[in-house]
Amino acid sequence: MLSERRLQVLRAIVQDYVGTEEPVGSKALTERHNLGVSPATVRNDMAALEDEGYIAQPHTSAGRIPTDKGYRLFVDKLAEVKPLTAPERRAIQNFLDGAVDLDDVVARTVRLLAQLTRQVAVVQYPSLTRSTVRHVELLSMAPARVMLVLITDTGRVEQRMIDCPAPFGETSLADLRARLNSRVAGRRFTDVPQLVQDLPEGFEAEDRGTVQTVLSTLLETLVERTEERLMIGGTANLTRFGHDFPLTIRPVLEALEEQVVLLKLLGEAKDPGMTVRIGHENAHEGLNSTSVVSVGYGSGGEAVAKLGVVGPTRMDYPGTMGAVRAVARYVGQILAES
Amino acid sequence: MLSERRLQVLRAIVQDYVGTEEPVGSKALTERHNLGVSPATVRNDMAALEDEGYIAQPHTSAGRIPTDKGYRLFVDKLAEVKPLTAPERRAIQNFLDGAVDLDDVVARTVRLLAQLTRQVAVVQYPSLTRSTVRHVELLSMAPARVMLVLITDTGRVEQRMIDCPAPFGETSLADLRARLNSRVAGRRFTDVPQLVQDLPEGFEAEDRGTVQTVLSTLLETLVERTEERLMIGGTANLTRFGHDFPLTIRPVLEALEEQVVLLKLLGEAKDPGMTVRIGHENAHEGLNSTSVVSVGYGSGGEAVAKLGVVGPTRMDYPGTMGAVRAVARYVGQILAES
DNA sequence: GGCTGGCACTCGTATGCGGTGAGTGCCAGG
DNA sequence: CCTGGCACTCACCGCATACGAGTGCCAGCC
Repeated sequence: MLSERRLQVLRAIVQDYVGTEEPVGSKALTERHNLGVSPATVRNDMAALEDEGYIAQPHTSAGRIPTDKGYRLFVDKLAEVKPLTAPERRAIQNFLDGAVDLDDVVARTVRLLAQLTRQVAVVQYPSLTRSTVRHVELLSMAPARVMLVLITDTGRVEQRMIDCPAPFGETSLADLRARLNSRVAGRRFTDVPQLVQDLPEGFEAEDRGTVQTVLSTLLETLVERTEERLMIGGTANLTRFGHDFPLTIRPVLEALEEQVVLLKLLGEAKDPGMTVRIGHENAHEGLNSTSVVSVGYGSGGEAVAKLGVVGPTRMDYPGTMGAVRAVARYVGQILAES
Repeated sequence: MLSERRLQVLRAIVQDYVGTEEPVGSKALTERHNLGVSPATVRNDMAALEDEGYIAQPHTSAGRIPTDKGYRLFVDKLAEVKPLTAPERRAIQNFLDGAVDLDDVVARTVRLLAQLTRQVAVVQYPSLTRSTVRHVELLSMAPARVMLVLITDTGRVEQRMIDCPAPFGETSLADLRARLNSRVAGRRFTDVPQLVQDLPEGFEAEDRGTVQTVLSTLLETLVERTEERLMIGGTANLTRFGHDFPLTIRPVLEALEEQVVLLKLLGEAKDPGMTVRIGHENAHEGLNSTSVVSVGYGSGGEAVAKLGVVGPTRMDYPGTMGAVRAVARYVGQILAES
């Protein structure tokens, strides 16, 4: 077990390194933080911290930098989430209040997060699986062609074109629309399959094929589109990484382009609260030198999607976590209102 | 006027420089292209080309690289758009055919373009202004709350929530829906304002306010959403720029984040065919060392939106132009089918 | 007049070499 | 257990040198 002072030394190292981006030495530490001991003592502490794997030296005669393990300890034990200032909170609220629809909410959230944290922001669209159906609309586009429009309680809209096996009259369509909505409106997506199972039985034989087609398309849409969309922004902030980094930035950009990777990344974070994944804790190789701070957000009590930021492991964890948490909270409010 | 051989020298310089990313000297030129003359002669030609501003030397004792003006001449006079190979065409078709809806079409197009050109791809969503209305749907969400859903001929869907001044019955809603659609379905967006102008007159006095509100929201949607969306991809390709300049990449990333900038960029290209903007021809400062190749695409004869790629001025113009043109053509086909 | 070979010149890059200093580990003493 | 002192390491900086690709120019040739 590390003594209290050694933990303080670790905290100081993390803070200084995050600030200066340069390895921090024992002398500088004692000067900038009043630890009440001499550099020599700090050196001993540092040697101990290095033995335990919390810090490392890039070169023999350089200062120390925190390792992933060091950041982990810092985040778990030493850091307190830094709440935003009042003006910041107001700015967030004002900015998000201006959104006109779901796309806009997500887009604004991304910009906001990227600006607040000066890092790459990732915002997942509210998931379909956990949403409820607000309305299903069927539109006749041609005699044997129907457009299915699905509207969720979070304001998301999905549409799908359907080729019917047989022509389908306007009255039948209206009938189907009415019956469908009376069954599924307000229900959770996961319940829909059960609810519509016996629907074709109420129709004429000639229409039954089409009804079946429409239903299966609806179910497909519910399931397939579970594959969730997301939006990212602030990639320009990657250039702040370090002066060395054309090599570091590339795999990160590549990873960010793969929505699948990002979705998995957000999905892995099971913690109901905020999750911080540091460096090699991220499964994806390209993100081994980055940390991901993510948190769920949602209109009600339950989280419907996640958002977060991706930045260098050497990031301002307290500030970032504060910003992420605050933004998630406000986005939840906005969604609840609409 | 430049002699034929000098033009050939310029062409050779562009080709070599694009290939090697290094300034090209007179000796190397004569070795790799059989110009039929000696290095000394080429040197004279190069001096002339430099006087005219087509090429420049980064340092006194280095080879030459093309200037923006040089690339311009190359693109206008010396390059032929390189058609794609048959397998490439098949791959495009197959990949795009798999798309399930408009979002998917755009997403796949971006990926495709980025992969084919190994550069940053930008695809604009089919514009609202030039589209026609396929259907307007009105859904009652609450007694005095209506959702407006607008579907375009390109499959794009826009929705908008409306708070009505007074409760609005289902029958009135159905009535409005029917009258609205009979007037605007199949018409161009630009014509809609005229077409609905006198619509409120046919309604009861108590409903007229609501009808008016719905109509003005519709018109707003038509106008405001003219502000068009777009999707970008392949930003990781920016890292191929050169090993030298992480400084160049930053402003480009920043510019790419600003949708407004990109939209203006695509919008400026008035040429009905393909447009190439080279280096400083781009108004935006951050893109002064990049070239933009863009072209319109559309389902019918008319272009409904644009797509293109952004890359270093030192790009493979014939190949890029070929890829952009081919992709635009196929996307147009896909849109026409759906 | 235009092309060619030769030649001197420029200048950016690579290489080698001390000097400097931040930072360390260790040790003896308080 | 902390502290001051001390020798040691090694990345970084500046500088001086060598190298060589590439140029411009000129005299000669077709």
